Amino acid sequence: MSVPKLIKPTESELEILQILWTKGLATVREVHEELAQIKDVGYTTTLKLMQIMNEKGIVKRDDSMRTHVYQAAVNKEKTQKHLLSKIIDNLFGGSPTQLIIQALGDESHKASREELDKIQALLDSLKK
Amino acid sequence: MSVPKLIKPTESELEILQILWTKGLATVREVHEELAQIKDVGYTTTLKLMQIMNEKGIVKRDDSMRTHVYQAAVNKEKTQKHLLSKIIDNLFGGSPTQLIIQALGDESHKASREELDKIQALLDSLKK
DNA sequence: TAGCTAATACGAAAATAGTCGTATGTTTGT
DNA sequence: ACAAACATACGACTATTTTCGTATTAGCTA
Repeated sequence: MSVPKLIKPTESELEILQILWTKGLATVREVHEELAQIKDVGYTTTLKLMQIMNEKGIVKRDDSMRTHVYQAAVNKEKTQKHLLSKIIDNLFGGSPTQLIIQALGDESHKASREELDKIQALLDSLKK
Repeated sequence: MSVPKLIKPTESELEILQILWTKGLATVREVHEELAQIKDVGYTTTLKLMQIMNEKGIVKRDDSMRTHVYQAAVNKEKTQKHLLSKIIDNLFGGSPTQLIIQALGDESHKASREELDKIQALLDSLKK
């Protein structure tokens, strides 16, 4: 059985993945325009990145048209889970609780009441 | 006012920081021996890394002895918070709740009952 | 004190990431 | 039909991170 290959997107790749996860399908141009709003980068840089991601299998593309259409080839939740797991080991010595506590206390990313309720619900179900 | 410098340790540096945060004070040899248990790496590599970290101000060292003694120069919680904040943006589109939900559901890092209670307590205080 | 072990310093290679210029070809509007 | 705009391919340059070999010096021990 082949292990489902552990992808480890770089930071730039993650930025692109975020956009693709939201948009579903997108051209390089579309991705780049989103990206340009948060960072100063040239079009061909975005293009190259997405080509590399394609080679790595992180994204898929339909190149039957002149303007290629890309989509994420890795599952959002799986990728988050996988990277998070690394971070728990790497930054929190293996303790997810420490991570959660820090995240709850993050001043620049406050959770709304509804979100707190969502977490509460999950917590309740885990307690059983 | 000077901004409290945003350090961004690399992965390898983080591994070393973990060890220093636990040990408090340690020589290169000690750090290297811990490190060697989880990865295959040469002594001088560890040494070099720690020298670079010293230059960057991530660690401090006492070199009054022939064998230098190192310690972390960055606060554990601050560093965790800072990096976590980046990850929330980078991987979870700015939503700490999503991160927490994923962390709670992580199969390879299960939280114990006591830990769940700890999270619950924090959650309660945030709800007020 | 001669020689082995242990420690640091340093340079530089190797690996990885990110950046962009230029070439080339396609489409489109006038 | 031709120029401008747009798209991809590709190579190369830069920067950062990781790795380690070699040199040098200090201390210990037989």
